[in-house]
Amino acid sequence: MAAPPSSDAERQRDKDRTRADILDVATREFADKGYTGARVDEIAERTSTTKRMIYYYFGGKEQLYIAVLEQAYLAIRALEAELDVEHLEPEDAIRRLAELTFDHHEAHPDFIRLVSIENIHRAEHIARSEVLAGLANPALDGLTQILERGRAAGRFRDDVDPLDVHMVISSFCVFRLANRHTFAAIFGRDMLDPDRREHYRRMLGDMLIDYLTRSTTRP
Amino acid sequence: MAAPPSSDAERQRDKDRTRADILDVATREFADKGYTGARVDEIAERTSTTKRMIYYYFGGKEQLYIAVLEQAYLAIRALEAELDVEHLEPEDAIRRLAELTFDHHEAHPDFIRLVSIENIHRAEHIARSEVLAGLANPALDGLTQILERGRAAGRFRDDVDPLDVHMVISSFCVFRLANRHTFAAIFGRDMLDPDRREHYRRMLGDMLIDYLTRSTTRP
DNA sequence: GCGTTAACTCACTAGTTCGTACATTAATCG
DNA sequence: CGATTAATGTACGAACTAGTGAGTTAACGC
Repeated sequence: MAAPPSSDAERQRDKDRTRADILDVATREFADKGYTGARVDEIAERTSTTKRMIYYYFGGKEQLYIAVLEQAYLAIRALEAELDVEHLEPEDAIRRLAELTFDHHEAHPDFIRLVSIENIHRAEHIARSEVLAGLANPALDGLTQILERGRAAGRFRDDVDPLDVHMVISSFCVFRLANRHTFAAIFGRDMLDPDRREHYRRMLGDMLIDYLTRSTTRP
Repeated sequence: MAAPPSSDAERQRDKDRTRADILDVATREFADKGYTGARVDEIAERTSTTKRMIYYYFGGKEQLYIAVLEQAYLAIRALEAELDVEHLEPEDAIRRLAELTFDHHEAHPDFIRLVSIENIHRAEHIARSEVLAGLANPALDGLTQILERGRAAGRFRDDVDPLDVHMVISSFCVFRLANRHTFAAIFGRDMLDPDRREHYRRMLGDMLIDYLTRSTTRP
């Protein structure tokens, strides 16, 4: 039987598949153990290829880690770009945006872990990545528009910065995942308990609306 | 000249001083590099004693790390215990409590880093520590009282859980420190910029008050 | 003074861990 | 088909890293 012509799924040698395989395993390993804790040999072992290929395709542990970060951030940004809240009232749009972040972080714990890990390393790898340094956030544009609409309609206060609102949403959603272990160990409460999920999800939206709709002047 | 009687600062051999020295250096090293990234040899070198003493006093790298965590948490809790807001109106008491956490986290970045690191390790070391597992939080008791007073006076909504409020305060204050590097790398904003400090500090209090004083019923 | 012990020093090792030299095999192309 | 190159596998090594064996010295009670 002759070897099938290229563009075949059964080729024994496949650049893209090997690369993707390594990247996939590495993402789990780095998210699980951290950059320093992750072992190149262990990544290689869980791959269907060998350690030599990691160095062949990525160059080294650090470049592999940067590639993992890039892939993770780009995937997240692609999802955020799908946000469509132009047809919603400002209040509902804010809630929708917050809930998207809430759901999103909950669905991607590995990403949150990678971000925590990268912060421990003072974002030095992000700084070293041409792809990531200064990568724009599409969700932030949507947020800016929502706040503008709400303000124009006289329903939102006029002294809020979109990035500050984004920070509040992120802090709530990130903390819930990133600090769940110490929080549970100290307070005995699992912030990811499904029974409390709706409560938190609604609470975040309530807080944002309460803050945004409160008049600027304050006793 | 006879050797001075004990309880002397110039003794060549001093159990407590050596232990404290190791713990101090280890705290910085673990906070800086993470548990896996920290090197026992490097800790030893920055100490005025030798590596052998680390094993003599603490038993190993992991026990040393746990001792570091215990000391860090106990110091924090001691500070929190000084909180005195009983003489304040509920609104002011909430703001005071939030600002205490805000200031506190900002003043102890190493502690925040240790908490992040411990979460990456899924709080396994806290769980292994008899001192830390289930350590009560005095600030939480204060918070409970404040909320009760505010509710009794008809000024706070009656459906809030103290631990949820604590979570919101923590998430805001922790995020500002723990995620400052990726946040700055992606958005170009330093959340620790002194020029924005007062803004964030006030914003947190505003958000809490807006949420707590909003009536439960909602359109 | 003197023996005992707690505190301390030094040199060493067993096991890891990242990375690479070198050999080999599959795909591709004239 | 034969040669060239891209992709892959094997084996190894240099440097690091947590931990220890065994001896040494200061402090302290008597």
